[in-house]
Amino acid sequence: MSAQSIFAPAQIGRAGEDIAMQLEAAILGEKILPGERLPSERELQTQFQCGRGVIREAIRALKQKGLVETRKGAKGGAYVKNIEMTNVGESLALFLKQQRVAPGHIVEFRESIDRVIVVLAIARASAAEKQALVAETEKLLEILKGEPPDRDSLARQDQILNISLAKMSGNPIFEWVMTAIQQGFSSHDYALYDDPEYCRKTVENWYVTALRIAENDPMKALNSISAHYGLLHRCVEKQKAEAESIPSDGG
Amino acid sequence: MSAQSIFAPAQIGRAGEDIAMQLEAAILGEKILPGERLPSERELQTQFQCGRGVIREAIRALKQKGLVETRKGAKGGAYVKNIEMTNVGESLALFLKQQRVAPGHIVEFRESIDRVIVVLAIARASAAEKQALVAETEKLLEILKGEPPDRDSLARQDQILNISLAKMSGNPIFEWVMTAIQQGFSSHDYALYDDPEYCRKTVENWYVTALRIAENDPMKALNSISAHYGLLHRCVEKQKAEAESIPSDGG
DNA sequence: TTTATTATTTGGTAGTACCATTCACCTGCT
DNA sequence: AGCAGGTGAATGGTACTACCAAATAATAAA
Repeated sequence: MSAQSIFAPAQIGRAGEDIAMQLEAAILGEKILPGERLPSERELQTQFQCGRGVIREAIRALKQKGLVETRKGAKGGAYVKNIEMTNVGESLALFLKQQRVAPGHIVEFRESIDRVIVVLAIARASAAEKQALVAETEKLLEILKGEPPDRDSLARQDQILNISLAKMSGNPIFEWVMTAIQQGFSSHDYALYDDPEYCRKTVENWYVTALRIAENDPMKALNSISAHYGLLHRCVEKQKAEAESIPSDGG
Repeated sequence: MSAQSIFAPAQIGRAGEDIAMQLEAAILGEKILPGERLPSERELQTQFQCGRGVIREAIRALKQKGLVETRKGAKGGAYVKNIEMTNVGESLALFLKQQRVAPGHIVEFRESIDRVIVVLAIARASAAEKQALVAETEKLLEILKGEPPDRDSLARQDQILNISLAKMSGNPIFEWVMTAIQQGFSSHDYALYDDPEYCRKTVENWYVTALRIAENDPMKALNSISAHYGLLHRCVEKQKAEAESIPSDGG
C-alpha cells in the first residue's frame, strides 16, 4: 500500500527518464523492498498520468540495470531483486571490449589486487577456509590429470579459486572486483589455457600458493603470486606476438 | 548502406531482447562505428517486422548500457558512442549502494588500490603530468583557504585528484575502479569533509603526496598514502560511533 | 478431494495518431 | 550575391487502443 501515492505525475520533456529515476529512487530508498513488486504497468500508467509505453521503457531501463525482473501472467509484474555481480561484470566486459583494454593491463591489475588479497586472506581467513582453498587447488590438479585436460573445467575451477581467495580477504569489494574482471576477461582466460605448458605451471603454482597461504607465510605466498602472473604475462605476450604474425581471419 | 540487411526479423517470444542483442552485436562487431547512426526507429520497425514500441525498448536498453545516445529532430536518431567510464561506474555504484558496504571496507580497498597506483604513476607518468598533479593539489590548498572552505569544491577537487592520479598509472582499469568507487561513495566522502580537522590534514597530505610523486620517491609517497588513509579510517570510525550514539532521524 | 475448465490479471506486441524538435531547403528582401 | 525568415520533412517522444500469450486464481465437474 505504500507505493500508491509516492510517485508524482512529472510530465516534462523526457518523461520516461523521469519515471525511471523515480522508480529507481523508490527502490534504492527501500520504498519497495527486494522480492516485492512494482505496481502493474497499467496502474503506473494512471499514477504517472502517461502512456503505457513510457512506463514500459522506464521498466526496461530498470531491468537493464538489474534492479528488477519481470514476469508475465497474474501476479506477474516487475519484481525488485538484489543486484547481482553479473550485471556489473557484464557492464565492465562491454567497456573492456569496446575500449580494447590490453590484456597486459588486466593481468597487471589482477596481480596487484591478488597481492593484497593474499595478505588479507592470510591475516583474516580461518584455518578451515585455508584448508578448503588447498582442497580446491587439489581439484584443479585432478582436472589436469585428464587426457587431455578439460579446458572448460580448468578455466571454471580457476575462476572459483580466484573468487574463493577474494572472499577470504574478508572485504567484499575485492570479491566483486575480481568477479567483474573475470567476467570481462573470460575470453582471454580461456585462450591462455590452450597453452599446455602454461596450463601445467599455473595449476602447480596455484597449489603452491594455497599451501603457502595455509602455512601463513605471506612473503612466500606473494612470491607464488608473482610467479603466477609472470607466467600469465609471458603467455599474453606470446599470444599477442602470434596474433600479430597471423593477421588473417579478421573482419 | 551496410545496415540494411544485417538484421533478421526474429520474432520469438521476447522480441525486444532479441532485437537489442542484434543491435548490440552490430555495434560491438563494428558494423556500425562510433559516431554513426542506427537506422531510424521507423526503418528498424520495417526491417525487424515489428512494432515501434519494441524498437524503442531495445534502443532504450542500449542507451542504458551507454552504447548509444539519442537525438531528436531531423538527422536525429540513435548515435553509437564510446562507452564512458561513468556508465560502467554507475553499474558498480548501484551494486555497492544496494549491498550496504561498510565504509571501512571501502577505505581499505581504496588504500590498497592507491598504493599500487602511486607506484605505477611514479614509474610511468611524465614529469609534466606529475607537475600537473602538484598544481591540482595547490588548487585544493586554495579552496581550503576560503572561510569557510567550500565543502562541495573540496570534495570535487579531491575526486579530480584521485582520478588524475589513477590516470597516471597508465592502466585504464585503475581509473575505472577509482571512478566507480567514487561514484558509489560520494556521499561518504562529502560527510568526511564536514570535519574541519580531517579536512585540513587531508589537504595537506595530498600536497605532500603529490610532491613525493613529483620527486619520484615511491617509499615516501606510500607513507603519505598510508597517512591519508589512516586519517580517513579514524574519521570513519569516529563518524560511525557518532551515528550509533544518535540513532535518530532514521526511516 | 482431485481434476478440468474458465476467468482474470499482467506483461508483450502491433499499429495509429499526434506533438516537439531539429535540420535542410526555399523564398523573398536587401 | 547574400542574408533573414519561413516552410516542410525527418525523427524521437508520447498517448491510446486493441489484441495476444502466459500465469495464476476461481469455479465447475468428476
